Amino acid sequence: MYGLVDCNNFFVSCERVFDPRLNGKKVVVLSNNDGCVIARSNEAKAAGIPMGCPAFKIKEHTDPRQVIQLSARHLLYRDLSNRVMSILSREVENLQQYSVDEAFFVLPHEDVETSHRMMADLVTKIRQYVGIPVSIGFAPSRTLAKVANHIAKRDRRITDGVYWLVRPEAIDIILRRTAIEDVWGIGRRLAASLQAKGIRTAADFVKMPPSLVRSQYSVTLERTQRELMGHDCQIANPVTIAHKTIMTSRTFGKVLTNRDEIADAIVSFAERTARQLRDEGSVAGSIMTYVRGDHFREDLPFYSNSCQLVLDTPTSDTMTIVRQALNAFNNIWRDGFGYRKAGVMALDIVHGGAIQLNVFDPEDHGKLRRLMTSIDGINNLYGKRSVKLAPGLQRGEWAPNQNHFQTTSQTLHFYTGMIHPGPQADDTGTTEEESFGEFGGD
DNA sequence: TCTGGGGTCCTAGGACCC
DNA sequence: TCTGGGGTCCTAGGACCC
Repeated sequence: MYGLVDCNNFFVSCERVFDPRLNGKKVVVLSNNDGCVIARSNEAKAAGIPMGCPAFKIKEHTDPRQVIQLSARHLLYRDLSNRVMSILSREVENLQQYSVDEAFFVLPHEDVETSHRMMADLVTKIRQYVGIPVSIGFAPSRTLAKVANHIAKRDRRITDGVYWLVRPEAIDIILRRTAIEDVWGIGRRLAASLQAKGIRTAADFVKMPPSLVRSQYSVTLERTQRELMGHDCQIANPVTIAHKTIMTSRTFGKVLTNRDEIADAIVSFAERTARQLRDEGSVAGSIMTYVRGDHFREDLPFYSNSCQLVLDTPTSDTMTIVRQALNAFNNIWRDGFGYRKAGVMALDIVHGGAIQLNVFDPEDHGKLRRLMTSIDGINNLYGKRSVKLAPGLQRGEWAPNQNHFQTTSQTLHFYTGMIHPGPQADDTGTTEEESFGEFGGD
């Protein structure tokens, strides 16, 4: 039996923890460039604002003057996420965090009635201690736990935030009421294709012959089908042991044409990627840099390219990774185009190493490792990028736009003991260390 | 005017081998 | 003249997730 805990409207709930005036209002949190909606309050959902809606299109759905739009503060969200997860990990077994706002676990108690009481208490506890509302769904498979969680959230007044989807008859009824496009693992394309075959609900889908599902679609979709039948297929294994790729990328606040400005961004992305590698105790075997123009500008010639370069020795050393990212950038840079986005990705990641020793120059490498450790230490103490390698601009031309910070500085100040909020603290153009979205979730 | 940032898995098809 | 069949590995791209 799987449990799935999911924070309700997570990013909006986080903002409300620090500014109760947001309660009862139409609130949305915007993506990194203040581009589109990545979280909505129930009021905003009810007003018809869809997930992923570009900010400038909000007016097509409701009066934008009534909608409070907030720039994302991912560092804050992650801190609250850690608190929720920490409470959970003390109360349940095998907690497996799946994303910033949700986690699977194994049912702690065989007896449903006892378990239900425990879980309802847990929901209350998290609400009291952290201020975040959560819902919990139970079912024999993860895909069904997703369905159960959705019901727990939707009918919160009846369910107390906890819903059990266990009895076969109950599962049957619920699947008949679940639209095919709402099933976890079935996105827009698959939903459209299945609907064209007359499959409208999860119950219709379950009736398809599995062999047909596999031959016409894929083993992935067949697993989703079996999960809906109540068989645990470990789909989308949520145990993220370690990353296979690590990427840092940003859409620039404006179209750039100057090579140096973009190189400045590449350096920042490479630094951040290297730092994340070291935090995970991993090294990368190759580095990829990509650049691209602006999809939405039909008046400009579009150019997009990427280059992946193998490192002599897998490493997490910032200087090596920056150099290689710039080499790759030099290979793909073309004059005369406008650039809107770039990124640096670490691939062929190997775990369990610190900075790998270079066999040809062991002494130098010891120094390098100490240098990296020192830089990380200073940055931990005094704030991100207090010390950095490149003479990059304090806040580059490429920095994304974030113009919707509305919470009072007092509430932020109160919080600075634990986190590092506010747009001024970070010249990489964002206020978060990592960026998690919640498209399609929530 | 304004459209995010990160990930994972699977498949088809090409290159290459005997 | 005759030009198979089976296997592996790699990559690009598609689809999905939050």
